[in-house]
Amino acid sequence: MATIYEVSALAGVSLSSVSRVLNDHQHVSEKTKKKVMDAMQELGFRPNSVARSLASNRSNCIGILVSELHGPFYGAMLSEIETELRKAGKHSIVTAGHSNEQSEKEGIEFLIDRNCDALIMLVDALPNEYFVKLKKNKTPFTVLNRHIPEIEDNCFYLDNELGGYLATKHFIEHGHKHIAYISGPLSKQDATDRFHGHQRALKEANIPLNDALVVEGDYLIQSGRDGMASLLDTGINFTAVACANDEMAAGAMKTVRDRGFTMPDDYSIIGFDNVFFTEYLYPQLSTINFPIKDMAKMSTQWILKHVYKQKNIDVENFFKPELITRESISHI
Amino acid sequence: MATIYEVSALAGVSLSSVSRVLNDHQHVSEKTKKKVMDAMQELGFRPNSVARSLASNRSNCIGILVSELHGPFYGAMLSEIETELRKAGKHSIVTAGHSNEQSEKEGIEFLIDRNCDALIMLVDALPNEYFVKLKKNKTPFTVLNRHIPEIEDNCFYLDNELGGYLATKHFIEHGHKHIAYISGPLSKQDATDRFHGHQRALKEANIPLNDALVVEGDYLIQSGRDGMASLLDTGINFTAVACANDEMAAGAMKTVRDRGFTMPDDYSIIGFDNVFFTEYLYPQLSTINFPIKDMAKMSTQWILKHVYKQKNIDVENFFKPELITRESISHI
DNA sequence: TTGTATGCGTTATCAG
DNA sequence: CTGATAACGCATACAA
Repeated sequence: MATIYEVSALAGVSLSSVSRVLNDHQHVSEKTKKKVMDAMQELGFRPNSVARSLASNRSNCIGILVSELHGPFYGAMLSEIETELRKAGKHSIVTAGHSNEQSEKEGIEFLIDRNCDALIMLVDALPNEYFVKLKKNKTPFTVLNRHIPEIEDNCFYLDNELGGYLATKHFIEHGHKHIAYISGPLSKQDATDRFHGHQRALKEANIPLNDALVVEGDYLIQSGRDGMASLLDTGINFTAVACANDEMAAGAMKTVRDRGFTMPDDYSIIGFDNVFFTEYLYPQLSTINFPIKDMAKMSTQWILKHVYKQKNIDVENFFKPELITRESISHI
Repeated sequence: MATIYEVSALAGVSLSSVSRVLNDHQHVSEKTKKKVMDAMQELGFRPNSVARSLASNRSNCIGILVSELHGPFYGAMLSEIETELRKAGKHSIVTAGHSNEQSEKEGIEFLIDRNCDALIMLVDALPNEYFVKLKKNKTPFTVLNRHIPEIEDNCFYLDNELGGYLATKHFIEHGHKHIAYISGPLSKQDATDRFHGHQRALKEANIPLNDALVVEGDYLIQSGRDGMASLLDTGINFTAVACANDEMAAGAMKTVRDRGFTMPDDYSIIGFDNVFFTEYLYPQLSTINFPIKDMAKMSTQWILKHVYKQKNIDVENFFKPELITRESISHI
């Protein structure tokens, strides 16, 4: 591995000059620039990024923390961020938080220790205050899918309440009056927001909320299956079920079919997130679009703007969900 | 940010002593150890991983290169690797190759430049020779889903041919004689291997291969839809279609249904990979299990063993696919 | 067991 | 525009 020493020797210039062309500073004569470039070429010189990082305190790496590395939702997000970052010549170092406070904390500290220039996080367990404090540190960051009032500008979030509202309102517009709800884990803000939206739509239509028709899931498919099963077992009449995410909707569809019912005739179903597999389902799942890609992209733009001082970047923190109508909902 | 200088000052010992406890070397008296620990505690000392990396030439980071960060297959792999690595106190820095030679190469070089202790790669475009050469470098690596004879020990691969064989053999055992095939991109080794397996099963049953009943896809869902459509449009009679992966199978199922046919009565379908959403489909998709998690885990074990010298680790390079029977195949 | 001195490969600060 | 020289924070032979 050639170093800048050898380059400088071969080029017959000083270390500093080599360093200058490496970081294409202005104020370097074309002549020495060429000499240096040639020498680098000849030696197959590759700058040592670790040494660079130590000396300059910049790594050109962005740390990314997500709950899990698998799953359609996180996958789309990761992919989008990596693509955007790479376009800008930056790189991603990613780690998983597993929705566990300790683990999330370790992940964040690791990324910071790693000298990341900035962080992009999607975090479940850590409380808001953690981030408020974190902002006092020197590493800039953004937070996805979470609204933390004190540091609003760093947050990129969806109007989950509106999403929940749109979903059941759609049912109501199709004549449904008896609407069940399979919620996400109510310890999470997005789950409660979505549920509140559901309630608002109901209220607006003067339909009382029937507690027996709401079950709490955990966003995973099995809880959708179980939730639907217990809903059916109540014996209470209902014609539609709104699910707080697509995974649980897929699970619910499964038990509907297992019980010998058809969709959307016997039961109408709607999901939330609009992950890729909603189109693979049968019937294709109507759902609420979560523009995670746009949000992921925007959060990297924020970093390009604030950390790397790129110009002409407008950032938007607040996103709106949209109804996606497909085949899983019937008129009544 | 406190440094070991300040720690050593406060503890009243030398730099080296601090360094020693940091790397828990033997030969450090309990007394000085305690002094140092206390000092670290008091100063909230956090070792600078970049400086460490520069001085020791070790980063405790493993570079991971996959084709895409999204998608069920890569997601499962990434997740497994990250989990295993983290258990061992190592960290992942991941990047995407986008199945493009230039991009893959850049990714690999980036990871190496980043001083990764080792690499785990799933690469499509780069030729075998690249890896043979790469082995001459100092950064150890493993390659997933690829058999490169010259460097077999670094490879973790599936018997794709057997998988393809099992799939159509299963059809044949169910009485199917007219079997279509939607292959992956035949420029990729795994796709041709799977296709060869298909041919072997046919041959073994004395069923001639009908070229008109094989179409080439690209492993994405749309090509499954299109492939099935063109298969149907041939007007040739067939009762089963083997797909080279689950995505394409999902696509094929879509057009079967769009054309008003039912599964598995009119058409039987089998996939390949056994990604998570195969169970969400209707009918649930029979498929070939690709033990990607086991393989991902094994490849990190290899690294733990060879790079970090952990003991008692047995590695296995060669994996067998298995038939997963669900609901998408009928008797005839 | 502990301390000293030097190196790791760059960047950055100043002079010139 | 160019060149010394001092950081950057830690690891590590070597000596004590």
